[in-house]
Amino acid sequence: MNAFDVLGDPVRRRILELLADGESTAGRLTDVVRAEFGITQPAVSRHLRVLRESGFADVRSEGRRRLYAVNAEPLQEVDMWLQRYRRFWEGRLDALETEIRRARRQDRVARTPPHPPPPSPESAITRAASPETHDTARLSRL
Amino acid sequence: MNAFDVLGDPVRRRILELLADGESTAGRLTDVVRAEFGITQPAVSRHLRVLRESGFADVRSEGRRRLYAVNAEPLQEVDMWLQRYRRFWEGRLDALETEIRRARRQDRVARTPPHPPPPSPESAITRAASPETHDTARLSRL
DNA sequence: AGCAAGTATATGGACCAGCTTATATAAGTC
DNA sequence: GACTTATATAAGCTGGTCCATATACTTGCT
Repeated sequence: MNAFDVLGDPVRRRILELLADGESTAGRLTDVVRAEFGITQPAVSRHLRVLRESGFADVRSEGRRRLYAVNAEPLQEVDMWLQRYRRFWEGRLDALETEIRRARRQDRVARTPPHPPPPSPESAITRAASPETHDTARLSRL
Repeated sequence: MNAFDVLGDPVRRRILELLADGESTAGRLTDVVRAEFGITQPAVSRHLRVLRESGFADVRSEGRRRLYAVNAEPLQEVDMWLQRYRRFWEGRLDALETEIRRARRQDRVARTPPHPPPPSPESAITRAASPETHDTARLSRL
């Protein structure tokens, strides 16, 4: 299964967003997704399996729980694919540079990579049929 | 239709790759895709329509041809979604910085954004069921 | 051992994306 | 106007993805 196919599903994207904040148990992920998408536990388990098998997530067992974590490798591949299009937007390289500065600032605060920083607001791209919040704003804010 | 759904199809990704080198006629795109994927003209036309309607491509007519071009906006959205994962890979920000330097070098050469720079080698991620060329190499080469 | 909690797998059905064949539209050419 | 080239649309088929229901497995508790 291709990386983009995996990311094509809104549930899987949501799970990955949750995992971006650090490890999580299958149970917690299931609860959130159930609440937001109204699907059953087996359905979520299926998605977790896809994420595992496609390399987007790693699991480890701890007692009777299973802890999931992001594996960024496939995401990096996607990132590299996008590389060829970056020159198309904004002030070309300037935006990237500014982005680095912004990220560095944030980095000083976050420091410990994976663990619940304040829950981020819903991403526009995430929800399936959202009213397209279309925040080009975000980039200029960088 | 969600951005990732659009990119989930290998044919559409290939078309976008071709368009990354600049405008192209529907005919040329069709020929390449037909050769590589063995699908018919109407099938390609369908994909072009999806790209149009999802905002990934713009068209303009010129005589009886239709010229397609990338519209990077949705790709930028994808790029922003990936933002939260960038900290997971490599020397964190260092890779990004190096990337800027590399891009600037290349920028001096390219200068005119859209038009046929040497056809890039097949991307690993592009083909549907490729033997996963897995070129992490590319990143370290940046 | 027996039971509950946590999570995964099996099965069967609905729906949808993408394909092919056939055909339409539009613009040039004779 | 008839014909060709370039591209899009229509109709119908098919396989695969995702879901729910039902069930199995594993670990911890008593």
